[in-house]
Amino acid sequence: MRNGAHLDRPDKLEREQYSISDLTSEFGCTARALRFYEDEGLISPARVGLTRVYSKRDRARLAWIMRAKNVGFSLTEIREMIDLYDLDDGRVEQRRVTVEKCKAHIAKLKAQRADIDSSIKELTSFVAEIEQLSLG
Amino acid sequence: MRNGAHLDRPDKLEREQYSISDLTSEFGCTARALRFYEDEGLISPARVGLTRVYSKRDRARLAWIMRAKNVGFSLTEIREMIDLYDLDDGRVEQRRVTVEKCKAHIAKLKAQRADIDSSIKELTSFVAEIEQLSLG
DNA sequence: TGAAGTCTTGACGTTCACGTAAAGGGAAAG
DNA sequence: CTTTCCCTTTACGTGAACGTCAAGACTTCA
Repeated sequence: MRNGAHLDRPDKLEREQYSISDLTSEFGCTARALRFYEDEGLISPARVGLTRVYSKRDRARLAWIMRAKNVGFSLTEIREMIDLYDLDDGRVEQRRVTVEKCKAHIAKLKAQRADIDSSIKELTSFVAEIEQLSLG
Repeated sequence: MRNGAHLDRPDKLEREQYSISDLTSEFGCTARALRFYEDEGLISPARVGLTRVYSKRDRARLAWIMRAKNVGFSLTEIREMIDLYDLDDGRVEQRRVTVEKCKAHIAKLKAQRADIDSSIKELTSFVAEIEQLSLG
């Protein structure tokens, strides 16, 4: 049984709908995690009856979430960032705040990247050192 | 009272010893955290009586730990990496394993950096988008 | 019809990385 | 001497991010 339980696939050419297990296998996470993200307000897939049906947008958003997670953001921070993305009321002051928060996030990311770079350097030279020993 | 409770500073030119609060203020962490790291086997400072005395090496190791933490490693992973550093028994097979683990870590770090780069791009273009709106 | 498989909602359990008292010891200043 | 400050250990508490049953619903294949 390759397909989800009771979830139709209208067109097979371009996926528009995904079951929860589609996404768990795609993103290497558990269904529990996805339901948890939903509880936390990170995603809100449609429902057919009780069953969750994820759209393309949901899937894209999930990819975003996973990247942010992998980069070290907490779910709370991620939700804040998503809220920023979803802000659309056009208030100028709101936008200013949004931009500031984003720039702060960017600064944090750049600092992290610097840390990663020095860690890579350190590990690399350590490896080189060991390999030197093995040759001596 | 600028100095730690009962901790002498033999030479003021080049610090050789640090109190726990020296390091907490330097690294922006709590004493609780440092004691916790000690419980977990990440650092083992000397003692004068009961009081912890951190050497230059301890401090350098702590800097390493903090960077690794900031880069997303768990304390367990960090201890493993430290154990690798401390491996000095010269067994060739051991060294091979060490190198492999290090390379795996490096690969993980590089993947993370790639994620960070795309996150930065995404956030940057998002900011640009908003700022465009503000001008329009 | 019934077993197998996927889905659901609770609700309690777990791991990590500390936080937060509680209770005390030893030096140093008033 | 008392107070102040920094240090100590022991031990229980906490928030984040799920894990792990439990119990039930629907569906499809045999």
